[in-house]
Amino acid sequence: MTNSSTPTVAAGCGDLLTTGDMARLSNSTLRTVRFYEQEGLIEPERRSHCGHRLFSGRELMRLQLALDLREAGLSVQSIKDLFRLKSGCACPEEASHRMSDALTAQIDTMQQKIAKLRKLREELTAMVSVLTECRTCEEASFPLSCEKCDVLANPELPRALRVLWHDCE
Amino acid sequence: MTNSSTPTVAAGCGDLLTTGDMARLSNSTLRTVRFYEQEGLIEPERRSHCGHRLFSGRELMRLQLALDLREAGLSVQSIKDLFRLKSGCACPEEASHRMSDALTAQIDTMQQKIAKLRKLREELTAMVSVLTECRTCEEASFPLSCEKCDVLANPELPRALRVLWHDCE
DNA sequence: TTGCTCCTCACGTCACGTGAGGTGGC
DNA sequence: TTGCTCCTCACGTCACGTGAGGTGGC
Repeated sequence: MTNSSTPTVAAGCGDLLTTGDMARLSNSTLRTVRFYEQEGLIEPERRSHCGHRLFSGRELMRLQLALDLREAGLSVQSIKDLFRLKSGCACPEEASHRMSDALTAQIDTMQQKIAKLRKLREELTAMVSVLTECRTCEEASFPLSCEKCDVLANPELPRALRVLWHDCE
Repeated sequence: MTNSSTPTVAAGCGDLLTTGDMARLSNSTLRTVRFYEQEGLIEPERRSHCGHRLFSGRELMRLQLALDLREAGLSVQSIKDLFRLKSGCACPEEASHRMSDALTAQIDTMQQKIAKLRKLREELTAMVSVLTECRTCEEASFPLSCEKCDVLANPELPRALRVLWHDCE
């Protein structure tokens, strides 16, 4: 009943997770788990008698959030800063304000990323739709003849099409 | 009337753009323009008499699309592949099919990226909203007391909050 | 004994960043 | 002469990837 997504709990280690478990459950790699530990983003609760790292479930959550933030574009350093922000504050007011500010800035950055991605996705989608017209093209002097083709004569063509289709060296 | 976003057309170079113009107009850097040229993504039309690269407007479009695709997560190699896809095809049918397939795959990947970003953005937004309740907290033993706080007792709390707020070493 | 998972170096890679030292036109 | 923009090496950086060689439990 054991498959690749089932943590192989080391004998006598309770509910602790090995580096391999952490990698599998976070969909990352052994190297990344070790790198994030080295950077101080996660920390094993202890080592097994033969030197294997053993992590708590809490560290898995930290790893998963760190990976999500990395994918969203944050550097390891700024993730470290976020992870340590609260403990660097003297009182709840300061902590909640600084954390809210940091998060709001990230939310804004992510919003801009989403907008850019959506725009590029729309551009590529528009290009695919124009390309369907090229499927029945019988122009013998392809690809050089595209320059003169009336399908591509529209001045409103998406930029991606102009670059990836119009131009031919 | 010349400002940093106005291309400084080199004397006697017609409408050609310098490396600096390319960097400014694409919001990138001199290094990136040179790197993309070295990788074959763009090519100067010629060099000026003193060795300066001179690019056409078409190369600026290529650079801008390449940068947008990089931001969307494509490697320089796969952007090269996209840029060369058409000229590697024998007929319009093959080219349009292969290009559509490649673009559709990228659109799909981008869609997944957008979904992940939206999800993380929602999580951070939810965390900010819970944090407003912490602004009036008067708990003297902060941050250790958070573990027992009823604001954080809700088992449905966003993961980011559990990691960035609950935990304190 | 074999296979599996883990370990520690340590060098490689990708996409640039960042000087160092030099050139050419206003 | 000074300031600006460009040039070519060439080493640095960030976030890992990828072996090399070794250990320990079924």
